[in-house]
Amino acid sequence: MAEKKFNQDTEVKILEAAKEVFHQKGMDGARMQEIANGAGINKAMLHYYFRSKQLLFEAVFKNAFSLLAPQLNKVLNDDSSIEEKVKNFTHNYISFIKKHPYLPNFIIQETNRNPGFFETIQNTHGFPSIDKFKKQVALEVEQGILRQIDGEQLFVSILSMNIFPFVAKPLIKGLMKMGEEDFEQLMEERKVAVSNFIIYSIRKP
Amino acid sequence: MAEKKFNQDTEVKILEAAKEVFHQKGMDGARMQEIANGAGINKAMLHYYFRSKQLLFEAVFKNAFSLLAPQLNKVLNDDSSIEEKVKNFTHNYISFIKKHPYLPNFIIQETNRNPGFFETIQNTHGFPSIDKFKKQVALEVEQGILRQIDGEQLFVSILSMNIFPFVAKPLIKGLMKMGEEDFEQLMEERKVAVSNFIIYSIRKP
DNA sequence: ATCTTTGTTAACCATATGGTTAAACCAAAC
DNA sequence: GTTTGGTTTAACCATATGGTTAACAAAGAT
Repeated sequence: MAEKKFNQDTEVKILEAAKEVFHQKGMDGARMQEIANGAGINKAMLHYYFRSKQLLFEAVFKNAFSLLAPQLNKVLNDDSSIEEKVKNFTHNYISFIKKHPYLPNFIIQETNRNPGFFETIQNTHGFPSIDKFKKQVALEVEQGILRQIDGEQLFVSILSMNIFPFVAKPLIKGLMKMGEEDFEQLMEERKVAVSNFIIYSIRKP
Repeated sequence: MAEKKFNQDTEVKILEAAKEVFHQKGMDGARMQEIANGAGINKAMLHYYFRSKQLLFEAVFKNAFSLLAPQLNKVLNDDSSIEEKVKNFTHNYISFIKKHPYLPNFIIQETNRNPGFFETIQNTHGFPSIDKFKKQVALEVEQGILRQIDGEQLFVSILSMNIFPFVAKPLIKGLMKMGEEDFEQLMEERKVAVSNFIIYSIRKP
């Protein structure tokens, strides 16, 4: 027989091209032909390697989520204090977004389009869990470090403040009559603004 | 000639059906046939009334934005204090979402898909402007009511905290292992949680 | 009554799209 | 160098989809 099963190189090229297209256009907007062109191969190859659009999409989605999950785990399952976590997450998130600008939007759009599929992923190893974070918040409240606050609400707020501006980028640019540079600067300033905003709110005076 | 131009009733039925489909599936996922079925009419009628899918979509989008705009203007161009605005917006937003659950997601998804189209809307009458809000924040900072804070960042934060949880609903439900009722309760509690969260953060001690 | 304009439908059209097939290609095994 | 089996391609297929057309229905104008 000849060499290995599946040309690793081709598979990677497909996944990269598929990522570009799926992230930017979503499942519905993506075209198999465009992915094939992006990978510089024949359309039939996509089916040879991934069977169907749905399966290729799922591979890309799982890939994307496996990039996002560690970011979330940084806030959830880390041993630093809540305040440090907030600072860390907020300061690091922009760098992450710069590498994967369409990722959060993609995840959100597709979990909305097909919540059922996302549920099947929730049993995967490495799927973030909020349990530890909740306990930690409760403890720091008890210790008088934090104001009386609910861990779940805090977590939702942290995600909101950090992720939303990127997800709603065109809307925000429009509302604020901003160009690309203005927006990027606003996000840059946001690193410290959000961190302070949250800490001022939760830290016991 | 016969009665008026365009049967008002049919046009409304089309717009309502189109709203349902476009809001839930977006431009790419929407099917003209499904809209026609939803309106209980022939597919050709859609083209008779709106010429093309694109124009029907634009009608639905403009309609949606004209519902969202007053919500934003409530925060931006109202004479109450910043603190009151925060309370008001945060308390009212859930009721708004309950009436139009897919609306924010739709706006965000479509402004991302086609930022150019959204730009053409920005000259419409009633398009929200942030100018007054910025001045008001600066004034209240000067008066010592608010902590040193930037109006633009505050506005983005208010939007984020209120809108994001609904946009990322399946993601949040997944991360927190919540069912529908749990989520709804979390959002209900959020009315006061977010309001407090923001006010604690910005109010000068 | 009949003409004219608007509203509505069924049938149709061209194209796009996800997917399949059969043959060609090519490197390693023999 | 011939066989062998994974890899790749061009051509093809069935269906879905946005859009069009021609005919017809309904109602007001004359």
